[in-house]
Amino acid sequence: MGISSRKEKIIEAVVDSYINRCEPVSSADIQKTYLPAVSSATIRNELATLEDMGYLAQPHTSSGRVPTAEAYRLYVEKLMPRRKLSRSELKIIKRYFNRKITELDDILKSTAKVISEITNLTSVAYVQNVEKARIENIKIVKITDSTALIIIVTDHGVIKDAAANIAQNISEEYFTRAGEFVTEVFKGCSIAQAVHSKKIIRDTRKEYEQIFKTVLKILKNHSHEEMVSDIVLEGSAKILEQPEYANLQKAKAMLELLDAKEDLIPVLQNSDDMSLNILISKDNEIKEGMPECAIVTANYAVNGINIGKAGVIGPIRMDYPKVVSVLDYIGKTINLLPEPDRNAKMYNAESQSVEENAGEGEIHADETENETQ
Amino acid sequence: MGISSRKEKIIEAVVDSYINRCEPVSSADIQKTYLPAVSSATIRNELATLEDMGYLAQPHTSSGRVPTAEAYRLYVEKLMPRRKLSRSELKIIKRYFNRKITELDDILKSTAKVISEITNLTSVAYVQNVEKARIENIKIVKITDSTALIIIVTDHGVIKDAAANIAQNISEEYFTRAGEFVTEVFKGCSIAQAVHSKKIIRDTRKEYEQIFKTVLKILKNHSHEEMVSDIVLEGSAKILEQPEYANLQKAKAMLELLDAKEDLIPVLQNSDDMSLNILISKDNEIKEGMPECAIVTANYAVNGINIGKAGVIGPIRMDYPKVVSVLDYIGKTINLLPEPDRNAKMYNAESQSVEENAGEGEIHADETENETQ
DNA sequence: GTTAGCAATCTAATGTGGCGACTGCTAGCA
DNA sequence: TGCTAGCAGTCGCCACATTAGATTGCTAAC
Repeated sequence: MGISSRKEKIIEAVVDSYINRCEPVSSADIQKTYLPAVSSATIRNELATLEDMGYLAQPHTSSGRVPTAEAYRLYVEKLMPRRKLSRSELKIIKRYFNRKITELDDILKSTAKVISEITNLTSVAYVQNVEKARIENIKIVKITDSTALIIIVTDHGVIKDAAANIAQNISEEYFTRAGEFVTEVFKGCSIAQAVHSKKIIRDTRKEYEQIFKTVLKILKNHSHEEMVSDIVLEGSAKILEQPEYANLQKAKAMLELLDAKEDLIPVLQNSDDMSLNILISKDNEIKEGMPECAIVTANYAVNGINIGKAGVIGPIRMDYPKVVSVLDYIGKTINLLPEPDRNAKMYNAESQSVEENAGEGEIHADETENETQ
Repeated sequence: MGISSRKEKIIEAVVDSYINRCEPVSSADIQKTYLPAVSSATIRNELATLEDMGYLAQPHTSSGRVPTAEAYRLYVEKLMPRRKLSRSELKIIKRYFNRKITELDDILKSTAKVISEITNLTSVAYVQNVEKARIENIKIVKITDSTALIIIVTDHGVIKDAAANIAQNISEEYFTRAGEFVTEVFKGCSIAQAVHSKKIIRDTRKEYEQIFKTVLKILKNHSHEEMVSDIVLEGSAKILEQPEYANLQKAKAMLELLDAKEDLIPVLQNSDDMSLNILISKDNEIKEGMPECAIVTANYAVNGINIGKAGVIGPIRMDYPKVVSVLDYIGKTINLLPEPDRNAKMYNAESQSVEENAGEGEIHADETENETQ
């Protein structure tokens, strides 16, 4: 059944009003603000029809209408106005991204923070899985008498590394050769392939078997959703500002969802690869025990290379036009950032040329740390 | 003014009862459960005195007494009974720590999780700052044409590393020599010292100046509280289970505190170096805007080496005997764990001997990853 | 110093009435 | 056929009063 233009206008009016005021919308409200040309009685008739059609609901007989999830879906797909960011909002975004950002990790956090600040919602950001990265080079370096570092370089510019205890008295050359050997074995494989290929070591190379297994183990651990720590939430407390979570029960359900942030990863990954993704979910629809909520995410890229997703999570009644415009604008901002040293993600390292005769340019370097026994 | 033994018993009774039921305690309650030998009228007299002394308070005239922070302090210092863990609690702890734990990071998370699960409170765990670690060795490895990895080994077994972009056409030997040079400069310094020493490069070594600066920058970033990511919270949602945060205002204040978890680090660090630390704080006492709460932490060590702190954060009315016994037991458990590869903290790497002719023993290795351009 | 008894105090729960906000319906109009 | 004005009916919400129950402080006696 088609929806007349006036019905659409009314749905838009109900959603818009409800988003802003979080109160059931009456026919008089709609007439006053959105449709002065027709009478409230006419609107009442339309409202009754739209309720039958499943777009609206009534908390009780003598109250106004509230939108159903269906209405929100129609709204975001078709009716929603495109909104420009205000000066102050642009200012906030600039404040976050104008300072020197050189680490992916930093982008992740800044993005989450700024989204949360502007939208006043809980935000989520995470770094894309790198299973598909192809291995280019593996180096093994002896760093103490009893420890070696394994460095795996991939075409995503990804380095995976692990320190492993070693027996004493192994020469540096042994590790150099071992590195060349495993490089030879894995070169060109994606991480996923490497893990599943069940490569076998020829007898002649048995001496590297332990190293080989160790490297494989590293890759395996990385090919999973091991990367829990790479999802960042900001502003969990803001959930409580939303009237729908004034009820402690619901607030708790929501906070528990946020607490188990790892569990959000599959949900986020499920979303299409479109630049923008809006998920509106009723109770338990996505996952058992998952409260009614909406998740809006966008894919982010730097210089065209996809680095991850970021967005907001909140009540279904959220200011979609604002959220979408914020995510959109931030996406563009990020894409124009100077490309961060992608080592940064793990090493927290910063791009920096180390040249033999470099000028007085700034030197930035960050790092992760690592304790070894 | 001394406190009679009966007064102490009454304080203990009030705190104990209030901890369990979160309701003002009446004289009759105390008589029934804790002091059947004396009448409620006598207890009422004592209660009035204790209120004058500042240990108890009355929400309103016709209600029972609640403990003040002072009463809690006396309770935890002197009155509190030592509690044994129940079977099921021990079981939970064992479940968490019996599986193969080899990463510091993993310990951190497991500890936080198990504490939160047993105490039903929000837990916090973080890894100790390593400013005092002494530098032993610095290695620089060229890993791609345009990237080098800087590895800093300290006596804490700490390795700090950073990837830095480099100019093309620099030989591997150059980096080896540069590594030897900076090792020579920094060897034996603590990280804090290295950062503040303002070492100067002699003209003859000018060629390493950029590398030198980069290393210094790495150390500097590490000497601060840069290590935000190393604090872990578990069970934030559990805050809402506590009746004192049934009030949305208070719940929000608390959640905002947890949201800004970096700000908790100084608070945790301020605590003494005693194995157990109980901090009971009234509104704004520690920090502006910080809600009334209690923080109980314990220092954790593996094989006698301090690795960090963990504990709970919650309302002042918390089950201290239980919390203390849990923290205590977990401390012992952790100390007996097979020593994890301390690289693990950053590399997520696992202890593993890589021997030329190793047996069929398990091989475990974990890693962090690192993207490079 | 302790206790029984009792009035006083205050909260929390329950009930009541009225107000106001909407709707749905009906009847009339273009 | 579609729109509108008018109005009765429904329901939530708020303020207020009332009641029941819990607990204390005080007094007087032991």
